Amino acid sequence: MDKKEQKYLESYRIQNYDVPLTSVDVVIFTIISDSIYALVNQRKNHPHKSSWALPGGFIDIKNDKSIESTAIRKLAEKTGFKTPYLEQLGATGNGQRDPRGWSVTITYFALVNSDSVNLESDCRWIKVSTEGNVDESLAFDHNKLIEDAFQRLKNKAHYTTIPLHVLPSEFTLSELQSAYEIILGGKLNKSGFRRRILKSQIIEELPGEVRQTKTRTAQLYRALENKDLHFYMREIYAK
Amino acid sequence: MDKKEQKYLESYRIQNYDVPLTSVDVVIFTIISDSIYALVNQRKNHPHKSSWALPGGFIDIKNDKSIESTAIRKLAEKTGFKTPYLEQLGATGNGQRDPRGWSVTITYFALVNSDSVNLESDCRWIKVSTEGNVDESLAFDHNKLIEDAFQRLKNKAHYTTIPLHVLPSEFTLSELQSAYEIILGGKLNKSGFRRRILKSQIIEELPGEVRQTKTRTAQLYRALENKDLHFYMREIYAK
DNA sequence: TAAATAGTGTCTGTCAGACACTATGAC
DNA sequence: GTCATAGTGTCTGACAGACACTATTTA
Repeated sequence: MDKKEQKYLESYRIQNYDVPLTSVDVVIFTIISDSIYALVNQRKNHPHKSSWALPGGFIDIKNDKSIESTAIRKLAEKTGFKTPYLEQLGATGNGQRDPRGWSVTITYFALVNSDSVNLESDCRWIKVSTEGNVDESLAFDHNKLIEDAFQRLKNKAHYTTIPLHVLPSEFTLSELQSAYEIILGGKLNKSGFRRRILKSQIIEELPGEVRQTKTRTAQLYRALENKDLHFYMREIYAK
Repeated sequence: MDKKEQKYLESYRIQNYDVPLTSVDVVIFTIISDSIYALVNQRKNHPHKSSWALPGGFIDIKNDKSIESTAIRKLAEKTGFKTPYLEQLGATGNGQRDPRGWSVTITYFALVNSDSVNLESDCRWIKVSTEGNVDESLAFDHNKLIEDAFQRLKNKAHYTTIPLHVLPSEFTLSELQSAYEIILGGKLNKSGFRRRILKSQIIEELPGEVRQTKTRTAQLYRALENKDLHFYMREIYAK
């Protein structure tokens, strides 16, 4: 690095520029009794104080290593758990979305199993329709962020094993099929579904372990470790 | 809005906070004589002055309506053309990528037809390998950004009509097949390819218009207007 | 026994991949 | 005529979708 660049860097002060606000928001989805839910957090500070909003906030440039660290930190701070599945959705930015000024937010979406969550008192789950809408008006443009995140989830359910991430560690094939059906918003064919999932080699049978359902017993499975999302050559279609 | 919130907003000054740098970069791909190229721009300012980098820069919060406006403006400023295809790739942010400090960049990728571009003098095309690598070291983490953008392009070529966007407005099916093959990095089967493209109804024959090639004439087609990317149920595989 | 859910077998349609073929124009 | 490229016809295999069937457990 030459001397001029050194000098430039020493005299550089971001405070001398008009910059946008930059924040990170996380859309956390789960399934509770056959419906999709997203986690919202009641705001403690202005603006939109006491409104419900997605967990999120500003990047802590002293302590966060990367944007993903910010997302993971926000998740831990506001909900107390580490997420098993986290994916960046993208960035939204304009002069209108935040009353404090031009604002950019980088949105992540996460999938969790609802049983393994201890909800903090300032958080709750809100129901998400099969089109990605929620029944109340959230702070900022967070209704839109949830909708976009849900559309991504739904799209991916057509050709990946992403719905696995809302299940507990042990599950039956019927439970997995139900997770797909809830996300996709329609019924799937049973034998075709099983064929597809088993062929993908992304889950394994737990030998001898079965779950008692209302009628007969069902074989338990678990997700194979070291296997990430599985992508299929062909999409699956609901209904 | 209540009075307290009003007061908070009036006294809010982003300069009182430690915030990251936020910029927008654009990866512009084209095909020139059977290879993929990306556009790079020689930096006029510190840091990395005179190094080659992606076209991009800071958001102008006075004039840019949204992040996408910034991307479109950067494209126009530095390359003089409006892009026909522009898609957001995502955001990258950490404390290392920019010597001025913690920095976030939102990357877009664009596809253009090389014949319709008049290259500005401080820009050039650099060749991109079938794995997304370029033969030289660019400013910041721009080598990585190009690689990620190229992987996205390649993935999408498996199940969409995205390669259409590197062709001129009139083209033959052989030219379209060649664009797919260059992006995918392998040969495709001719009759299968034609069946798939024609069935998708995303292009139309230009009646009576043919192009003279080295040997015989070939039918010309054009992309249908009002049709966006077409997504297939099944992927196409190269080689 | 009936009811309900777990799990299987098999046929069909769609479509990519392979490959052989015909058509046309330059030389 | 040959060569090269444009363009077609047809078989095959993979796999989703439909649907009928069997198996197991509770009440």
